[in-house]
Amino acid sequence: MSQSNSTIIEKKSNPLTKSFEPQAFESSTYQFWSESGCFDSSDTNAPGQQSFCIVIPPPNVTGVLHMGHALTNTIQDTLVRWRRMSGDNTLWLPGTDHAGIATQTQVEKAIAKEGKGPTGRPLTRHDLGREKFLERTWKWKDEHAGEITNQLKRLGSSLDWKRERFTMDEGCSAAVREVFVRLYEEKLIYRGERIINWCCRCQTALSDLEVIPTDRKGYFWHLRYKIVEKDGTPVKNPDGGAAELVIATTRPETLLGDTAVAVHPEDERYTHLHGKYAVLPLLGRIIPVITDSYVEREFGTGALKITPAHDFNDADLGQKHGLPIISVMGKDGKITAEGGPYAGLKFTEAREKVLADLEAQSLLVKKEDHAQKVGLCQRCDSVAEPMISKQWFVKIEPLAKPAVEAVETGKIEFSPKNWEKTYFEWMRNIRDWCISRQLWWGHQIPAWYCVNCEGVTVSRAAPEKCSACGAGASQLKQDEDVLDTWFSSALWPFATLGWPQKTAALQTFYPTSILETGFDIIFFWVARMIMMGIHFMDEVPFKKVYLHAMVRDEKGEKMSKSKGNVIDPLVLINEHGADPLRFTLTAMAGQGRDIKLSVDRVEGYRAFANKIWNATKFFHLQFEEAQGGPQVSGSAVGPIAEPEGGAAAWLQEHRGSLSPTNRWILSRLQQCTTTVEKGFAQFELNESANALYEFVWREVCDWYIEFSKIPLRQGGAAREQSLITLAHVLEQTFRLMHPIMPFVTEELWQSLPWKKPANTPARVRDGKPAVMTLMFQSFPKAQDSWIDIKAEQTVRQLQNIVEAIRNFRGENNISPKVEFPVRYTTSSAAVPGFLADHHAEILALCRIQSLEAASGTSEGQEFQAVIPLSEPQLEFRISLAGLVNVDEEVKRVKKEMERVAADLEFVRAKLSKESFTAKAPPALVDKERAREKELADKLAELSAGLARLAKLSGGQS
RNA sequence: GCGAGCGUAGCUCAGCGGGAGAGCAUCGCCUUCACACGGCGAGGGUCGCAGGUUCAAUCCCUGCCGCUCGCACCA
Repeated sequence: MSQSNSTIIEKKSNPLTKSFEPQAFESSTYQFWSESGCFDSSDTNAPGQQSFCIVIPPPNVTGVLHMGHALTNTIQDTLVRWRRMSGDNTLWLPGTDHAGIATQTQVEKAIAKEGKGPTGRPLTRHDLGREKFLERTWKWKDEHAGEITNQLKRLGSSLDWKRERFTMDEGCSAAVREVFVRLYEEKLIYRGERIINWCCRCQTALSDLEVIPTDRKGYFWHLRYKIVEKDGTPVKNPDGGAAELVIATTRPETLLGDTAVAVHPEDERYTHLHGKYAVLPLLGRIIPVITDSYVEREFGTGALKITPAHDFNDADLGQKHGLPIISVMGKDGKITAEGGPYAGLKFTEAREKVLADLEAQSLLVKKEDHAQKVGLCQRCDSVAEPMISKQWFVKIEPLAKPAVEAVETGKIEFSPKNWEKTYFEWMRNIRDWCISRQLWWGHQIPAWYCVNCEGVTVSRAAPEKCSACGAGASQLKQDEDVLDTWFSSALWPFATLGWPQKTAALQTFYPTSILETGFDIIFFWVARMIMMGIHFMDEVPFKKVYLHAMVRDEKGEKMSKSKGNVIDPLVLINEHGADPLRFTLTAMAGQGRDIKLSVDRVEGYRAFANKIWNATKFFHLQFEEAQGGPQVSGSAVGPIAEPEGGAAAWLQEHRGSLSPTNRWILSRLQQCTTTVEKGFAQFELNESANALYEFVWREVCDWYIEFSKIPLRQGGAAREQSLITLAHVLEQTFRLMHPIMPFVTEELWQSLPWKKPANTPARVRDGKPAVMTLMFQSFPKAQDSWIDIKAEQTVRQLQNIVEAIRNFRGENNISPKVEFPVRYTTSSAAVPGFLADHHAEILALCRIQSLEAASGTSEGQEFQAVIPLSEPQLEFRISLAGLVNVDEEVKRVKKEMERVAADLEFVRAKLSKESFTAKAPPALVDKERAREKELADKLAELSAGLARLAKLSGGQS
């Protein structure tokens, strides 16, 4: 469906408000972009075009936007907008994650509030049943999914919404089943009974990563074990006493499941116990004393109890020594039948009772304080218990190896690079990945068990018969468990592009260009995407991994709801606009440091948005006046015609006659362009942001616009060239700033005259209409030919002059309204000409009455104040009469002299060292010598001035 | 314990081999025809501590102290 090329999609534009009011235009601007197809990517590149693709780290579908989202999406949007303007076929792919436990928990809470179950307890998902519960959860998802996506839109994210995905949509689900079946067939997925982490509250298995080791205050209980022979005969110590072993433990209740005690083989204290047995307190079980160098002799008593069913390290030791495994703690949080008299007790109750019984039998030696780590469930903060359970696992080593190589060989690069070390560390010591979860919300495991033969059938779709015994479908029951949410996330870069189908999008956009995310999910997500991507696509999923910092509150603490220190990005957007927030995050996104976000900073950048807003308004006032609107300065010449071929071409053509200040700002624009582009390309967005801030505020607004007021008032050709220069500079600046501040730049750009519609290469090829938008304007390229050293030097000198006079005024508290005459002397032949050329600029910016060469010595008496300058080389003279208190001026001169004298002393000290003059680069030595002379001259001039003042002061008093 | 990062102005941060900068906050002058979300000026820092390399160190190296984050088998 192609439309005529002559059609242009335009935005309805409004006159600029008095000041920057983001609420007035942000949402309508987003809507315009969206409706005009500005976010669309094409399945295929236009000839010569490159693709650029980022897949969004999918936020939880029922989540709300927090500062971390705001940061990652601002960074991604900035990169994406930059590449789009640079001509790439750009896809930023949106989507959300079903977030198994998190979402299920939310729905369960909602149900619990709704009513009571048959037993009078709050309703649980079991009261509803799986089918009804999933129905509820889908409904919940449909109701809440819009929130996070709308919030992403509020941020300005240029996501291609037409390609939005969800980890549980049909395509992703098909990809999940495909991957599961293939890995199963390759024997990289297996089902086994192993020790896993179990959350008794969530009632599900967890992966290692989902368990957070947390410091807890605990105790060390020292327990006495009697030592016997295998047949139960007591063993005596060499000294004749009954042999025993004291073991320190933090978890006495687990002794119910002990199947050995261990000592270090070379621990001389315990040599006599080798090959003996211990009597398990309370239960009386006879268990072996084993030796293993794993035991730390210095820690505790140097003896260790082994509970293979409830401790990961004990499980390893148990396997190594062939120990039996006794599960005494159940998934329901209670002691199992194996626990004998303690069966049915909750773990905490069991501990109390075990301790009481030990105490009663005098088997408890002592109790001491001990800081320990307890594994807590990442989602619910309750204790996660290691236990033996039958679960599905991914055999990870064969997948990890190529994933490590991809980073080693540089096929994937991390930035900052030091994260590679973290990645390697984890990947080289990786354990098999437990992927089954005892939840309902998620991808149900595509495995069916045969009632008949207990065989397992793994299949992409519901099987018709048992793969083992051939029994019919009615004999097959699907595994009730679902997969770890991260299992589907691992497929995100290719599943979202249509895999396992061989789609054009997959061809065009895989591997994706950049992955941008937080370092906290390197293991959860990044590593797993790399493994799955390489395995199924034969190609890495992305070439670069950019890891941003953590956003914290202004005190450096992690933002969390419970601490109440959360800064809500939506509140900031409502109050100050998306652009100031984006600019703040970008400016602070330097690498290697946490981002401590302060609202002050956002307000500061809001002022920045307002600044460029008003600079644009200034342009309009001047431009409209030139077009014959209301005359402010009263020097109307004909209207400014639209420059043929655009402002850039016009400037190129009139280059020879451009004023120094116009040449200067065009030169500075190139420097700024270079820095901004470099920052984007090297993932140093803060460099880009800072360069823009400096350029716009310090150079364009503080100096250029002030200079330009003179030719603008002058009218005629001078006005024309300044207006065209200003229009060009603003227009180019909007382009440079647009990736970071999309809304305000679009709004201001729309207001400019002479704008042209633009299109992307793929849209041109597809015959789609051009759009009048900044989004499609080409990103500026720095042009060295516009760099003008001479103009930069000229302006530098003007700035020195203006600053010197302003300093005199400020230090003496002279009101800006008071204009005074200034004289100068110079020994340079060039200076009088320079001052004459820039007479108007100096008078205007210094707000002085006149600037003339001092004539003869009589004026030397009258114009007592002295302001020496070295670049340009001159000395200003100002009469103090009626202007300044002489004593105040004496103070100022003395202060200045002190400063100069200190500098001079330092330079002389440096030059007096032969080591310096001999070994430092000659150019530097010359520079210091020149500086010495400069400072000495300056000091002499100040000194002469002070002498004149002293005479005056003496005469007055 | 191992690994990584950070310690620069009151606060938040840049700089990272030739005598330290910004924003906010503070003080003074100013409603000057783009902007008081503004302009001009000022004050404020032995750049965590101690050594070393260098003609020269906030910047490079080593050690220590402090904060943060990963990883780890200290029961």
